[in-house]
Amino acid sequence: MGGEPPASELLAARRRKLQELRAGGIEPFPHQFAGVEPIAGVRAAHEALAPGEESVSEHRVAGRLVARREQGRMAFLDLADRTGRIQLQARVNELGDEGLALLLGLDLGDLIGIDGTTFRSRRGELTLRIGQFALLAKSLRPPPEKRHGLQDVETRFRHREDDLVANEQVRELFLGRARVISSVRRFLDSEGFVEVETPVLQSIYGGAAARPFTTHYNALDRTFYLRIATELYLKRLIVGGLERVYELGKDFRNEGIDKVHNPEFTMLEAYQAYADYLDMAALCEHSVAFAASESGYAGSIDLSPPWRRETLRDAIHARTGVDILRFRDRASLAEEMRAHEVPAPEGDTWPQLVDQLLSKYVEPQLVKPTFLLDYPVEMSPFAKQHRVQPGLAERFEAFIGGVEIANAFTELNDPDEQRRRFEEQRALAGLGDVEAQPFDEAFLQALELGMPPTGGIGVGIDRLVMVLTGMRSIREVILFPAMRD
RNA sequence: GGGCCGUUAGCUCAACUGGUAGAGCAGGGGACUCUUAAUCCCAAGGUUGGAGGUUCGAGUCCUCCACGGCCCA
Repeated sequence: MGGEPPASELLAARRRKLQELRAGGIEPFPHQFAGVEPIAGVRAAHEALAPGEESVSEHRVAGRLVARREQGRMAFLDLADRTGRIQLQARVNELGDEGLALLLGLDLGDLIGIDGTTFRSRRGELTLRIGQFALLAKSLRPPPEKRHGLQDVETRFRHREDDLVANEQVRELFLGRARVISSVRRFLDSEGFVEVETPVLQSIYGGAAARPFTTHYNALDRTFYLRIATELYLKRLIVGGLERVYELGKDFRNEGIDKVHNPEFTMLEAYQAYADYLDMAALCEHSVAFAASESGYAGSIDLSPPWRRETLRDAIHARTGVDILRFRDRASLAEEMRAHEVPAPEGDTWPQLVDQLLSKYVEPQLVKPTFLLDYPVEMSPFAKQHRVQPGLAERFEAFIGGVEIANAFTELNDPDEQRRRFEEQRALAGLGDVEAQPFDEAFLQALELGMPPTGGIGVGIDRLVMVLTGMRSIREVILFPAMRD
């Protein structure tokens, strides 16, 4: 046990103070401090107080000591909690020589509790005059620089606690993320959806085109997978009669890290019986608009419904001149792409070429919220065929700010057709497609029991938070993003 | 995977073509009872990411490695 030896005089000074406090009979890590009021509440209660005016109202606050301006036998300090900052005034009049010395001997970063009386300083700053104070926890490491905060990106992500302490806007961002998630839940709950939980550890994975993480289940001596989607289990619950379900949780995809990908990420999937993909589009735009208003969205992109709707075919044709529906095989599409000076990699399959057209020439331009409708059925193994357009599936993806945030379809509920799709996937896997869908017999049996017509949607919550907070990297909106060790 | 950039005090950053590593903030000592980037005085703080190499001499040049960022595939 025992900590590492102090590595610097800064750490040594804090350790020394810790010992001095204990020697003086002060417990540096007490158990509790009851009756604390949020700083924002204290501020709100005294908005009307005029500069120089004293109040008689007493408040108990607690938080981290973040600044100190000593002025002889009086000092101003700043205290920060989750809701904000407030200035404290320490005077020998209230605290006595000993109390003042003890208070000023505390370090920036120490957690303290304060009982005090509010007044507004002559310069207009709401201030709590300290009547009594208590050390609530000693800080043994120095905080970052007060003006610039913590800037180093690597440290910010690896030690997010430092980031949260030092950078108020980061704290705000993650409080905003929490509001987004709770408002999405509230929206779905109010629409009659039931929140459910399905397995993360699975003996076969499925529901998305992605490679899984594998793990070993010792008791069964078998390879298991971390889920890449919740799709198949949630549809089994629709078969089971739950009618409207959603799950909001982590998916895991064994892929690289970039501005819009983290190997574990937060996904919302929702399924609604008797609905189709257009119903899910309405659900999508209304839930996002609700989350935006509930989370204090202040961005420049207008998110209010209805969002723009465009077919995938038209979107690609308008931007590249390539009509994907006129060239339904790999060779002819590649030739047509090259005729329009669009690169068509040799190894790519037909769906991969379409995806190339979409992600490179269309997606970045979809800044205003847009639904791209009606994807080729080859790209959508769980979506139902389009009711009028042969070869297409009733599927959309939603884009905001050039980023894909949602994917939805009218769910395929014909078990025999689903079996054929799985067989196609098995053939693709045989050709070396590492993202092809594993054959899921249990899921097929569920469909055979009978699934109502159903609309389903997946929303990438991290990306939605990016859009709502204006962050350009997914790592900025994930508390502890994946890092190399 | 490729290219470029970065890694210097606890934090934020300096250091011209190679010549014994500096500042601000924080920390230590002192002064100051309305400051808020408080102010003033004093002293201190470094294995320059790691390992090699070139050189009389490397934070600086070369090689490799690690981690991060940006761009590309």
